[in-house]
Amino acid sequence: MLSPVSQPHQFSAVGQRVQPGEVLFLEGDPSNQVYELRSGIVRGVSVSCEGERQISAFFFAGDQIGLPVAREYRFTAEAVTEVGYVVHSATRWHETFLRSSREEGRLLPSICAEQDPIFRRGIIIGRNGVLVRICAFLISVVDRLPEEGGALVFPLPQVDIAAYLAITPETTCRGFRQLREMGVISMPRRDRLRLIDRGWLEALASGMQP
Amino acid sequence: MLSPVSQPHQFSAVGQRVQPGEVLFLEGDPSNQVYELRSGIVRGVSVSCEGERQISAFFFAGDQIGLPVAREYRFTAEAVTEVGYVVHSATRWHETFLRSSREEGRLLPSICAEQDPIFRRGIIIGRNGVLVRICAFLISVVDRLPEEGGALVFPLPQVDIAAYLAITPETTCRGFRQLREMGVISMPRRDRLRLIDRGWLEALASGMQP
DNA sequence: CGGGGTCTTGATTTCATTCAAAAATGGTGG
DNA sequence: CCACCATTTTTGAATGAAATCAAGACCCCG
Repeated sequence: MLSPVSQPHQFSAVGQRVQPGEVLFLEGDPSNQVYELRSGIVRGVSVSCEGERQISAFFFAGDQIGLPVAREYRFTAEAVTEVGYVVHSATRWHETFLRSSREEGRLLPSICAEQDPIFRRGIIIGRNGVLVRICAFLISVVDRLPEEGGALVFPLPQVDIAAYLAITPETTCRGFRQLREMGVISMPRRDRLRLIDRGWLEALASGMQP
Repeated sequence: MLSPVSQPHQFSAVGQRVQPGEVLFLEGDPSNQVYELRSGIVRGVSVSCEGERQISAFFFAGDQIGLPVAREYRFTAEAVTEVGYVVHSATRWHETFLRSSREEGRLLPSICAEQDPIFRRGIIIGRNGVLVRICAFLISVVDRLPEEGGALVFPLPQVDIAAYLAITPETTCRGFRQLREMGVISMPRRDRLRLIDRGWLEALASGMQP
């Protein structure tokens, strides 16, 4: 809260840093800046009318979020880990977008990139079965996690995973335990993940019975 | 089946018509046509690996679907009712998009329009409670349904509503019955819907206990 | 007047939530 | 290095809500 990043005035394309839990932008704010993530993980949070907190998507290094597809941001972006990013003014981003879009003859994949994880979540949580959801979620994120010492860096708290999968933290925990006991994954540390049998994980994500 | 001249007046683009259940485009096909709906209702269907069928969104007259945000369509579009539509080539649509996008200084709302119902579904089915989901779903569609004889035309089969809300058809049926018995809605016919107490419906969608 | 599809209903089972509490983890300052 | 704290994760037992299973009713259509 004392960090200098809360200053309202920022320069275009200047690197910024935020600590875990801090907000990049708020749902409903005018979308006049695009955030390009350099490092860390960001969660897209939507609060339903009754105040229930849902996570629409996780975003990783390389992703651009806050694209001006609507007048306002459609979700709140919060740092899960420490996050490095650069901001672009929406108008400047828009010019660049138009130029490359004209050359390619189709819309930039960047739009797709922000919408895709949201779309995918809808499919994942539409499937019944906790284990199926967790496995599908893992499959969708493991390729974006950096490796360190033979294991993936997996700094997502289970409460966030639960909010993403529309289940409770307790159920999330039990699901991970089951995967560990089956020998599909292992977690050398709280924030480390190792895929022991990726094929099995994918099979479980496809609905195979344990 | 019908005479080909039954609808003589079309726009410059070629008008088309499909019967209930027919496919406009398939998930995975190259997205080189944009479909602009003139009448009827279309469902966006995603089939998970095991063959489970999910409906990502319903689309209505005026919606444009199949936008070239990605190289391929991300869902299958099927007619729920009889549907009238016009097709635009993706390249031509793209030119028009670029022109108006440059004038407006931001991306066209049309992109938002296709993504929004998908985004909204993710929020709806992320909330627990069947009645909450059904009410939130009804609130999100009633404004797009035409009226006829004092009631809304509501031709969505319950099996489709169930596939959209990620619940079973039986549960869907029970939910509607409960709303009828509470006096929130009435259904004079199978495909007609009347909102008796919209405020109550919205309250239920917001999590109020029945 | 069938007949196939959609809808409806009840009984049972399954699974995730809830509630409650303990254990592990990470950070802090002495 | 250790004690202490707050936070996160873990575990168990009881509860509850929706899925499942199995019929039956209804409705449009030919």
